[in-house]
Amino acid sequence: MATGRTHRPATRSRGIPEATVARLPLYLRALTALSERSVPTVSSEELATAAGVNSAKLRKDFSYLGSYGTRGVGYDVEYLVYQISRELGLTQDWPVVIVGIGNLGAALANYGGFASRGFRVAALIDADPGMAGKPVAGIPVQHTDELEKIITENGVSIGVIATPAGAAQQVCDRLVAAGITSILNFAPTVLTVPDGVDVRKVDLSIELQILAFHEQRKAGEEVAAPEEAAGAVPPPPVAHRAPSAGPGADSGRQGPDGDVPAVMPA
Amino acid sequence: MATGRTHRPATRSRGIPEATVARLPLYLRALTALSERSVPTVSSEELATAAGVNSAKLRKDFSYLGSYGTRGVGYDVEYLVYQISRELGLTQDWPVVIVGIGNLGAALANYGGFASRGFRVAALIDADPGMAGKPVAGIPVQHTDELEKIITENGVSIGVIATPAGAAQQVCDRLVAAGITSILNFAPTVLTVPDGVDVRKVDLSIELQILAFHEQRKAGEEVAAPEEAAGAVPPPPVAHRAPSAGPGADSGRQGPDGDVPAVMPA
DNA sequence: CCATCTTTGTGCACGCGTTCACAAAGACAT
DNA sequence: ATGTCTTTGTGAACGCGTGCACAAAGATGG
Repeated sequence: MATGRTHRPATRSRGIPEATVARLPLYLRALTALSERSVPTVSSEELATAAGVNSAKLRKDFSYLGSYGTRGVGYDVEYLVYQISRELGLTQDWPVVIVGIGNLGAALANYGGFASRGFRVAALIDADPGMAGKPVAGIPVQHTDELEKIITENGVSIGVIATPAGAAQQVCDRLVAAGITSILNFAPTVLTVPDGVDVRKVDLSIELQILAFHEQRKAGEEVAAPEEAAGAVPPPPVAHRAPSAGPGADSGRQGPDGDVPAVMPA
Repeated sequence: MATGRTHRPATRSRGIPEATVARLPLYLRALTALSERSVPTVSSEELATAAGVNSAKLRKDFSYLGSYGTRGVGYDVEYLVYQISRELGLTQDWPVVIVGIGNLGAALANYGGFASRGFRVAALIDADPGMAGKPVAGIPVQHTDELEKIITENGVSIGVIATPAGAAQQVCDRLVAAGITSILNFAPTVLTVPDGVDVRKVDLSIELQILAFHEQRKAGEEVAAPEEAAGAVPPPPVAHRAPSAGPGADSGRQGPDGDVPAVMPA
């Protein structure tokens, strides 16, 4: 439902594939490291290894940016750092606000990777009045009431949500209404946003579950897992069996609303 | 170089596509929420909306698990929760160790999403002797020297790395040597691991850079960005110009080793 | 028991992303 | 200047993932 702006493929921006965009930061990091070691040029092979990808993929990725690189030699490190930075929009300043200053929010505020690129933490926002004024990572926390004002006055377009799942959508709505068009969501919830707003999600729980899946598969290869063992909850899909399980039955001792966010904001 | 075990496609496990596996946790969360509201059944349409995906995709995903679901009715919530949990391997206990107890490590230790599924924090490990014994999230931090012992004694197979980038690979090697086969890496580095070990990466900086790219694109649509403005570093790719930039030249004021990790472990 | 209606399960086509493999480009030596 | 050697840039093939569209399955009502 609802594609990007004027019914464009949404993905695929200026011809640069989304998958490529996602790898550019990886190349940039590797290149920055080389730059600091004053390495003048790199071959696609070397750089690919450093970035952990295939050299053919790397060359194709770079081909979308243009023909930088010299055949028989490789790529000029400094030049490439500049080109990728420009393509990613890192040559300009990006003020960012972090909403939800709990353990995670504080960790993010202290994150060194912010300032290293063009990102600048413009403000820390929390719903707890008790947090107001208290400095975290050298920046005083401000109350949620100030949210709209902070965003408009600082021209912030990127917001980071590190609140509990329950508050995420509400915060998201306010951010969007205030003018935010890019959101990095750490709360374990599916955010609904209008067209034109980008949302990227980071979910620890999901990552762990994916790992568990593969882990189980590895273990199962030898044991051939007891397919239909004496499971505790193997009720066949008999239709309409309404009062099957009251809350707290065998569905395990799980949190009240799915997951607790990465941290409690209070 | 080097595919999965006995030269298997590595991805594609038991016929369940990797993309599907990545979505199962999403479905599980939505289903858990429904379960807590004692909703007996859901249609693919409803569940898809709750999970933020397409209904056709959801049905196809479930088809890989088997034919649960009743035509004309939908899916039995409890039954599906059980099936997905089992498929993901969440019906068993997964002890996890977190290495690097800085801001981020502490935030992860406090993360409620751990315990809610089958994940249990077996130990917190840090290289700082001063941290030893100090409780974080109710669990005493142990020194890195104990790493191998902790892992083998608790039968831990999943490790979380929240150390600085510089220490990540070293920690990774020790974890793998000790028997860990799944790693969730928060350090901004490319980890090299032997076959059979899964690594998933969470990188805040990369996510922000991707957002910045799209953000810039949105802004550029109206201004038609000054392609070749009076940039500061537009050196054409003249080959071999070795001493182009000494450390700290115009490569910007960036961290010593690319990115600082999400947190300092000391 | 039959008709109708809802919703699943999936065959099929399409598009993106990955990889191979090689021709073109340029550096470098003679 | 010419030949050789290295490395890029890319055309083409392939495979995975997505979404459409519909037949089959089963519930529900008469």
